[in-house]
Amino acid sequence: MDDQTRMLASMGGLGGLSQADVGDPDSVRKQQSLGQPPQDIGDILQQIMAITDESLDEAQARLTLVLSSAVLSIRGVQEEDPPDPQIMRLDNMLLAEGVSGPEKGGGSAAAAAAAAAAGGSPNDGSIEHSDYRAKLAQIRQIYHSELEKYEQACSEFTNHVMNLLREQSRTRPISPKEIERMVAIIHRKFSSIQMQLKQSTCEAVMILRSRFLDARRKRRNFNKQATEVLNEYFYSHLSNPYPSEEAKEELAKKCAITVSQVSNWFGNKRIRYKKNIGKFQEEANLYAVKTAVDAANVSAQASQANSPATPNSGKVMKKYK
DNA sequence: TCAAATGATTCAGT
DNA sequence: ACTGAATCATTTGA
Repeated sequence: MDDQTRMLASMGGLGGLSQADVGDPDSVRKQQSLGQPPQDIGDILQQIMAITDESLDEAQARLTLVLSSAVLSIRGVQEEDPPDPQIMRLDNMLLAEGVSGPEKGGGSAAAAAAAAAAGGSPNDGSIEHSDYRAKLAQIRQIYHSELEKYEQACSEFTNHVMNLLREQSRTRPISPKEIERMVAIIHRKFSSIQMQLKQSTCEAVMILRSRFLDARRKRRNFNKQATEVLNEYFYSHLSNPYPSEEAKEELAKKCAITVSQVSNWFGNKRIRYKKNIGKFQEEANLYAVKTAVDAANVSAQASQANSPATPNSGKVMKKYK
């Protein structure tokens, strides 16, 4: 789990979702909806987009200005070539999580419903699992719609620039190479925005996973019989409440829980008992009596095979030292 | 709705 | 590896 935190950090997140945001689908949307590309890119794009509303003359002048500054900023930041390891990592992860791949098995809601139905039994996990799937589908849907938006914006903008260049070519010669360069610049800009989207999506998925993987979130209390068994052992070994590995296994089997759950339980019990012995006194007495009764019954059964009746087996004995 | 109880995790010490 | 301590996140009961 901490691995995931580390991973998030290493992904060089952009601001990132806070822990409090986790699980809130709106927060995912907020983050992803073209959220915050780095200031310079955002500014440049905004300026460029604003050009649409201006007259052509003005536009020509400003376009040159804006694009030349864009070129400068790109020179500084993006020297490397397309096979960017960072974006490849993101792509791989999105693919692995089934976010960016082809949609499998009908609509997301249908998939979630199917998962829930297949799980049939009230076995824990199936509900959470379908919940997880539903949230993942939500992220996936947002991711795709955003991606589509970006692609559309990119091609629209490319067209726009091409038109402007064509206009400009009346007043000055423009080489095909220059056009090509402009297009390349635009595409690189948009793909860097896409990377932001991919990063945010990765973060959202990782956080979603960590949320559903955290066992603390699906805590269930042990049943009464299990806690009785554990308490019986604890209070009858109060002088040394450290069950051996074998004892733990035995207890785990009796309680239908895992050995590590037994260890957790004893860890918690010891510390909480020690912290406030007074509070547990009543419980201690209760279980001391209980074990005393059991012991009495056992010995009674053993030595009393001849005697017909065993009264008072359920009632609590008064005696406790 | 709130505090207490409770199971699980994290971290440091051994 | 195991434990104590602190803490988290959920359940439970008033």
